[in-house]
Amino acid sequence: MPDLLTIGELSARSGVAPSALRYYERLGLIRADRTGGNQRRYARAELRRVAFIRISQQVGVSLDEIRAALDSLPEARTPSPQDWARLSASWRSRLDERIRLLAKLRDDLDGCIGCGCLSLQRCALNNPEDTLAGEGPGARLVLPQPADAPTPAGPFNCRPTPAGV
Amino acid sequence: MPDLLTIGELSARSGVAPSALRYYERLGLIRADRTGGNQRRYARAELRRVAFIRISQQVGVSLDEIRAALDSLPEARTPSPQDWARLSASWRSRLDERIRLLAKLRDDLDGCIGCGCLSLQRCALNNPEDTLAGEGPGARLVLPQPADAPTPAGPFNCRPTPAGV
DNA sequence: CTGTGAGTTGAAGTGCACTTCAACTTAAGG
DNA sequence: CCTTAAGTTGAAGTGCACTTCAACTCACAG
Repeated sequence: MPDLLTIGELSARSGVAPSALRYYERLGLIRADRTGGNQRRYARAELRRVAFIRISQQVGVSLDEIRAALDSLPEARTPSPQDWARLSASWRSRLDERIRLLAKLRDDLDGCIGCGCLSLQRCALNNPEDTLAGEGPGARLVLPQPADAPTPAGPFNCRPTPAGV
Repeated sequence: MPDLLTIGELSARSGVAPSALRYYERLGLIRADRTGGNQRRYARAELRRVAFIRISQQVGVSLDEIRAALDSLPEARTPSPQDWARLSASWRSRLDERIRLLAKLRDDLDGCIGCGCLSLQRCALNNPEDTLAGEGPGARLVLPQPADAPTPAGPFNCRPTPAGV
């Protein structure tokens, strides 16, 4: 009746490699029962957790934060629709922000492509609020902008640099 | 008269750490002249290259691809505004696609939050075209979906899983 | 009962984009 | 000339999200 899934089945149904599932388990993102012979058996509810993990990654959330979010689920009972809705909603503003910054970048790029300043200079870069914080899903590779960096004096400016450089 | 920049100056004006600038040079993204004492001296035009690199990263392009793009600049002359505009424009569709997928993800999330299916299942994940390809700027961490993966039979479906799981 | 495909483990490797380090040299002001 | 901040190098380290590997065990159809 519990209808447990093997790691291969969970992998097939979720599209996540078995090695990744084991990795998620090590990090405490999902859990599995074991057979007498020590093989993993997943409750169907884990499928939902895996789905949530992958969605969250698309939103740009790190596994560590996802773990924290999942930890906030009730332990006693199987999470309800509302529980999942709450978690999903918690990413909403991040997603909005990410979209907003990308849209701004696109507009800046468009503006710059047309103008004499050539693009890139003050338009998209000279704008401190414009740092796409917490962008990348994985390594925090995208312009981490340490925040303690004193916003470089005059990073770039539009003046076409007399020599036309 | 060429008014060359030291690595510290370029770093300050671009907001990019000296170590990163050296790294970019190793990868062939930027170049520097040397003083008699072997110190780097950057032409002002390099500022523009660095700006382009950072913008491109925000768009989600890898350094390797950025290098390829920069390689397409004319070697003979200092790149013109049009040259830069062409490069910038080449990221445009990527940016559009990224924004489109994130917006779709947001809508799916919203839809799911309201509906009984709980979120996440068929809505956002069960959609093969929806993989945010080439998302992350750094490591290709985000659902690389090997393309040879046969789109898992029925990865997730909305049926609330009778038990209410 | 046996063969085979699927599963187990810990340790090490991968890829990207950097950063850190030690040991040393250069550039520039006083 | 001397000091000192800033620069140089190659090698190694970091963080994330995994993957790969070898050596072994388990589950189950025939």
